[in-house]
Amino acid sequence: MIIHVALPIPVRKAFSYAVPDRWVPFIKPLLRVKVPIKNRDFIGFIVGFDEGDTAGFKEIHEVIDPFPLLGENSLQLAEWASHYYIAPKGLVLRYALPAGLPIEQYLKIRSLSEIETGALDNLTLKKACKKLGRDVIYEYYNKGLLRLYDTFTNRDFLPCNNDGFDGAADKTLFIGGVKDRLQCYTEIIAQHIGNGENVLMFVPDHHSVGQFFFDKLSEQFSGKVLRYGVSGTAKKRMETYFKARNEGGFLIIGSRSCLFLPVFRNGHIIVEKPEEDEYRNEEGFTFNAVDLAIQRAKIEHIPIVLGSVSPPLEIYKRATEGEFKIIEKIYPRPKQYTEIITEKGISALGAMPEGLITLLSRAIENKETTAIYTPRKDYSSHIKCLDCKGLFLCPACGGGLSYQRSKDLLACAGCGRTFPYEDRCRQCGSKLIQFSNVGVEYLERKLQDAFPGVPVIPVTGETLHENRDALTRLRPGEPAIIIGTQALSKPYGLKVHKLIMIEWEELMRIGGYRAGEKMFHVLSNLMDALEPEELYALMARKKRVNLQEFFDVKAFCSAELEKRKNAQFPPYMRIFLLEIEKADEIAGRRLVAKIMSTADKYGVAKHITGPLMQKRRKYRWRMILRSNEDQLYEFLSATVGFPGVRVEADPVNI
DNA sequence: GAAATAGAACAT
DNA sequence: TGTTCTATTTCA
Repeated sequence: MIIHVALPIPVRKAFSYAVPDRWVPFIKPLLRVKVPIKNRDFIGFIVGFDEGDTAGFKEIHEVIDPFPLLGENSLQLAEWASHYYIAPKGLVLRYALPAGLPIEQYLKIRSLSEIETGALDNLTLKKACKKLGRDVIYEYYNKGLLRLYDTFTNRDFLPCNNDGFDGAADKTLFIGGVKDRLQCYTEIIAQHIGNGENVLMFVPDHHSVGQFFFDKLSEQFSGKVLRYGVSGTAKKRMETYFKARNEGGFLIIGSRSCLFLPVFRNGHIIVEKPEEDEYRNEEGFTFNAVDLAIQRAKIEHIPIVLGSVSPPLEIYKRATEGEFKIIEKIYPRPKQYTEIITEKGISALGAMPEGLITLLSRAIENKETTAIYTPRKDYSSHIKCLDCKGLFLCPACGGGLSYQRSKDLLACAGCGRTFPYEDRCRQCGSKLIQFSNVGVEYLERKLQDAFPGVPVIPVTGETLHENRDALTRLRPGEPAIIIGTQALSKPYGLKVHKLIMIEWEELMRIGGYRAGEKMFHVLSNLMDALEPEELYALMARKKRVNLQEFFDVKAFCSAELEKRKNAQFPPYMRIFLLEIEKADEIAGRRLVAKIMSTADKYGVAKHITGPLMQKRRKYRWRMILRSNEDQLYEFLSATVGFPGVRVEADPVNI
């Protein structure tokens, strides 16, 4: 017997192997197998098989599981993702079932025969396989001499059977503040848990949004709320895995890592804040978990609700076209807002803007809590030598370096590398260094100096977790300044009096084609989480934007969609980024030529804008492809197999 | 994704 | 002509 195996490598074709007779009875689509490739072992998924001459093929080494752990629904979802994101199936399947999931440590053997398998009773599958060999144990299993059960639910471990559970598959977009969303979710959850069904809820992160909903919903549904994938013990993770797979009546809260989690009697999917970037995955293959959650609901014939105070434009468009039912509640808007226009941006050389200091002095006098938003987390992201006018650039990739004061490091935004900070210019040795494009770290220090005795708490993606306690200790009547990036919108229910937006309009410059949408999400989510009574925006005169335009979801989205339509950008068209990288310029040009001729062959040359050439340490070409047509998928599928070529579906930073 | 291999660069 | 480092190919 020959099987075709999808491996978790960036190669699109399946690899074929011969199956030794003892493993033949187990062969089923999607079963995990351990196979040799280049003298190493890989875990792959069976995607096909046929009879025929096995000569010339290597043999598989082992069957991993007694039966496929992913059901028909997961296969459909993986196939959809593989096509939609131009990703090899093996990479998608590995994401669906990570090799590190310690399933066999929590499966135990129940012996059904005194003689052959009596000694194995109550051993874990892992230990039993170690003792007698996997082939022996699985042969007993196939002969019906033993059964497997998990140690959390004590139920038999059987193939997934989520098919045939049909609910009303309606899709809802719920637009409203966090209190209304919580109520909406609570009603849904109560209804399904009462019927013995599960509900799968996606949150963008575990620590903040995830923790908030876990706490709130645990109050309502004590003991019925499970979390999956949260950093904690492997045992907890496996407990959720088996309970979700085998039992009903639970709410399962998780991040994008539970997209493929098998869920018994899955009754509803909830996605909280679908606009969050954390739903995007970059490891292995690029995808957006919101797209996959919607697709999963479709495949499983179950309803889905997306809840947000500022929905993604893509979803809003589909909703207004009738794909989603829209429920709109009153969402937080500022009772009063003030624009403070400054003549130039904040730089480390100049003083803090007078408007900001006046505002904060007043707030402290009144013993108020004030939140300050700024788009950057580091001390400064633009470092320049005042003598030779040279920028601090990454020696590895040539990207701009950012200074992190807390770690005294220079970090490259392009490649992620870090370097110890030296207080002099690398080129000319001068010590006259200018820091501009300042962020949280800088403002935190300046404000601590300006207002001694007043707590200044930084809130960024990195510091949010460690500063949670400091935030909960805040009391009304004691002045405090909270300063942060968009992570400020994570700790829901942190009531502040004033919200001050500093350089929020800078997102216009750094946000690519989604700049306006990004600004809308940031502002709306800050309003939702912090519920300020007063809103202030400090803007440089040259970059001033009209705040008012961002307060009305409907008006904002309609205007923004009109712009996107005219420019032929998403959501009216899909965008792919094709990146070609070679160390050698000649080889690179040859590859670009090959790709262009392939584009001609598939008739997609007209969809390419560019190619744009970018010359750094390596030679890199980037081209942008825009279309929704099938021939583009075929072209990309063919091209992505070339060495040195990378495709990113739906890139956000262009 | 990474081992194997072909190719370039360098030293003898 | 041998050795080492790097880029490219191929994996069943």
